[in-house]
Amino acid sequence: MRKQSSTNLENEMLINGNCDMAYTLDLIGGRWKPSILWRLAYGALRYSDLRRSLPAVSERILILQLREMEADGLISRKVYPEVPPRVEYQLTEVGRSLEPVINVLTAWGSENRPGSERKTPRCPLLTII
Amino acid sequence: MRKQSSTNLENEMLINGNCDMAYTLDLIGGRWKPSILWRLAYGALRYSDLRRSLPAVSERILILQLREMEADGLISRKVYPEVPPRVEYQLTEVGRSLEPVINVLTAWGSENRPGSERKTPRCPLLTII
DNA sequence: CGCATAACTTACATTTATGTTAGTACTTGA
DNA sequence: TCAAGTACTAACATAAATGTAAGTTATGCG
Repeated sequence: MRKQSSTNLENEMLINGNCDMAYTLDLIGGRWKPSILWRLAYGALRYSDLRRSLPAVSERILILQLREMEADGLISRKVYPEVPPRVEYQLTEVGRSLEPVINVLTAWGSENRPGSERKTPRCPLLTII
Repeated sequence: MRKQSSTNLENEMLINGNCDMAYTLDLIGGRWKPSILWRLAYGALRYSDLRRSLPAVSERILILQLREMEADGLISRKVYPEVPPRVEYQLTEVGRSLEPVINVLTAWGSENRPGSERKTPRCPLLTII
């Protein structure tokens, strides 16, 4: 289940419904969403590849994050009626329009994150695949 | 208390310790942090003014968010040894360097948030003070 | 004295996010 | 027949974020 009514929910709706910055943060702020965005930036990936590239995330959580991003219009899910099943995820036009957002967040992190290499800012976990 | 050890914490450290984008999101991603950043962008504010400008946040949560931002180096806390006490919060140099980040997040939200006015993107809750 | 203000803190309670484990349906290949 | 691959779902469990209500310390004011 999800939530129905609470101060917590009311505050979230108040903020996300009025603040552009908070709204954007809400869409990309999940634990694994940056990693997913970085991976899909290079093109479509099927579920099994995405999962293999993220050994630390459990299947349930990965699916949850993908579903949320799909509901928010950032990615699309394409099912191929084959056997074995094939499902490909890719960025939508809206998802691709996040590129400058990702770049600025990454640039700031590169300048300020303790231990950042400061060069070729990226999401190094990517090297896993 | 805080957390000591868990898969959750390990994943958080793994990601924030390696992904510049995730690190940045972690610093500004709290529920009330965008609102606080918007307010302090106009200059220093004392605690009571900050609180009055955010009627929906409880004192405990406001303090928590301020403490985290202070620990992360985004804001500074200046105590004036007066009676009644006076404590002023303001952006640090690092906090001010978030301006382009805020602008890009706001611009994207302005373009994509349902119901966004699309003009003069900002955090309208500001009008409360 | 009693109340008000400032900037909190404490103890407690709830909601939400994240994680674990096992199981599903279908088919191909050994 | 038995394991393996695919893309999940369900039931359960824990961790973290957020919220509520009251209390604290110190002083000035009427």
